[in-house]
Amino acid sequence: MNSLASTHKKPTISDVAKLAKVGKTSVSRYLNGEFDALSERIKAQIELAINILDYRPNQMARSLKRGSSKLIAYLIPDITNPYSVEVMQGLEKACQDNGYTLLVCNTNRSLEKEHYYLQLLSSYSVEGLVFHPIRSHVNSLTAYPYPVVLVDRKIENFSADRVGLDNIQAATLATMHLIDNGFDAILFISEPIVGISSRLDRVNTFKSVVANHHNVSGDVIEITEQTDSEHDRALLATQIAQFYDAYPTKRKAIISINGSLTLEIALALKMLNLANSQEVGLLGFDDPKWAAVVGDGITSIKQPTYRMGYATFELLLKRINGYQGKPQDILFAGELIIRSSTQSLSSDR
Amino acid sequence: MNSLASTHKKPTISDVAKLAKVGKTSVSRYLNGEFDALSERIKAQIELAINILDYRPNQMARSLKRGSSKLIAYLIPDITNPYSVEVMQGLEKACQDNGYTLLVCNTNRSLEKEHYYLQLLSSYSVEGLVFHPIRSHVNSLTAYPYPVVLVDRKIENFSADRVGLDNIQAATLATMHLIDNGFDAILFISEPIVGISSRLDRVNTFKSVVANHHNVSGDVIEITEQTDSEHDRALLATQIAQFYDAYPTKRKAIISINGSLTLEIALALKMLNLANSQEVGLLGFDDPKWAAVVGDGITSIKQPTYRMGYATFELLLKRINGYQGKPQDILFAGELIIRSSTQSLSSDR
DNA sequence: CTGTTAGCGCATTCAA
DNA sequence: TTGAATGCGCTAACAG
Repeated sequence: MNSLASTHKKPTISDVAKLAKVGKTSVSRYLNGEFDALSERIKAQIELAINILDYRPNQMARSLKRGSSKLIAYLIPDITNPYSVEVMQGLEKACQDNGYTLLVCNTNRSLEKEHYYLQLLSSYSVEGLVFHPIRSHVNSLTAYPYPVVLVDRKIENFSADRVGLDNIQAATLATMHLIDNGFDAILFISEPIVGISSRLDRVNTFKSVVANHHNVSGDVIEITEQTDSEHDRALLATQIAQFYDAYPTKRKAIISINGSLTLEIALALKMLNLANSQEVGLLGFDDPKWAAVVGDGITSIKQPTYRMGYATFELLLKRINGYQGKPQDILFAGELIIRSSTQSLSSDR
Repeated sequence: MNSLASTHKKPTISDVAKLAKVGKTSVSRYLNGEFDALSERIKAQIELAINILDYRPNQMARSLKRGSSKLIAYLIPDITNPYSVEVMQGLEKACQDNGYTLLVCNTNRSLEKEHYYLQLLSSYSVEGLVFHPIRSHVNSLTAYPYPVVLVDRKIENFSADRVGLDNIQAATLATMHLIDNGFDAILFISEPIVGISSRLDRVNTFKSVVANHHNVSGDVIEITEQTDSEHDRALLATQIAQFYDAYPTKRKAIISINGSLTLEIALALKMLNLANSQEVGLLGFDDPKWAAVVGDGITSIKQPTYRMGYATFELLLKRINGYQGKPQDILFAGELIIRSSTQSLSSDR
């Protein structure tokens, strides 16, 4: 019941050459677009033969020969993170536009798996790697045999292009927005910070902005990587409650370091019956689609993730093609999307 | 500044053989785990040499030789869809557990791209394909040179294993839940149905369940694929408003065919100031994480997506290993997660 | 148990 | 312009 019988094995370049009555070399040249070295007659014959046989070159053989594979890999710590998925969309499109195919590898926050994939990828002759590392310390000391573009964060002792958010700008924007809206007790909640440059930048910026405003208190708590467990959820709620109780006379708000965490916080706030900007404001980095609909909308810092993904590929391609300029940081500005979660009913400034 | 110099080119199996003073074949055997055909002495030598050289076999060469690549592909219509991403997680894990690597290809709802990838994949010698087709009519007539497992929906004239939701069970569950909770005007909103078996099953089931309850009216509207445009959003809102006005005396609820659409509907409901189960109930297929936090929580039909992904791979692997049994449908039951969006204040049954 | 040999499908010398 | 020959790194006969 399969669409077609296709008992034939896949045609090879030799089959095409034979049918077209030309040498394999000519076919190879045709495939690689070296038309200036081919007569019209031969070209036409080859074209015909290819169509008849429905021939398509074997990428594996090509890769073996030339070392390149038209494959690039995207290594991400958490496939669940909307940020990663959004970046992936831009990446995927760019790949398609340039004849590349994307290998997606989820390290699932395990350094071991990160290592595993880093090794594995070279054996697939990937031409380049888009690397969203778990943290700055990568435990594979071997040099990568392919260009690497980092996403979101840096790696120690490894200099490579990086595409990411302008965290200083974005964190300033976020913090100032809260302060300007009359919040004077702000809790910044982050997942583990050590070794993750982007998080560090955000937290430090937050601290320094708050330090410039003597009337506002700024707390930072660093929680463990959130799992789906009720336990983590309860713990988070407890910590938020503590913060809430600590500033009875102030207007309180929370900044969340990323999209997944924002969701957890929203959940916790709901459990605590505090899910209302009059009780506790909420602002999150990342702007997943649901941010507009949770509660009456969560104010967020939107990253141009799609463009970032696309740009990442372009940078990588430049490297693949031999560009040797010194590594650059391409930082995108974050955009503040204001929603109800940081509104004051009365402008009580 | 790169971690290591690595001026050497990558070691090959010959290098290992030379260093270990054995034949290439023995090394190959070692690599493939045929230890019973190797003396302890040789085995140790090879092991040593491999470690010294930090050798890793070239997958491309292997693939070329044996035709298999340890690569499988996942072809999805919309990488934005949380369903697909969740399935992908299970898939990715299963791949990892079995030494496979996942190629992710986003057809972005374009039949042309679907065709493009279907062609491309064979040239990468993928060993199997997990295929979430755009719709039942696939415009590539060529037979696939690799096993295929379908996800979510069927394809006409093409018999293959399929993993999906038990749509009849799930749609019955959903509809009955609404009816039992006193809703007697139910609007089922779907994205295009033609050629998409899973949607058809859901809609038909809905219709027949409603038909068995004479006091409840069931409407179905089929909207176009939602883009991110304001226009689509406004149109959707209009249609919902019409439904709302049509049944002034009844208790109204909406069923949404999938997660993305549920979000759009929630947005529309909010625009219309109807985002409250007392005004209009809401129930959606799929249970993305945010479903718990939108409004006071959206009741949904949860699919065991992760397990589905994992199971899909297992099925595929069986086929890859030559299993010839006749194609089967593996249907998973949907689970109803009841939240506020379908609660009645008064039990007005 | 072990090694030699011969390709897998293609791109690249090199000659013609 | 064209094509024959060579080898990319590996595995699978086939001998020993």
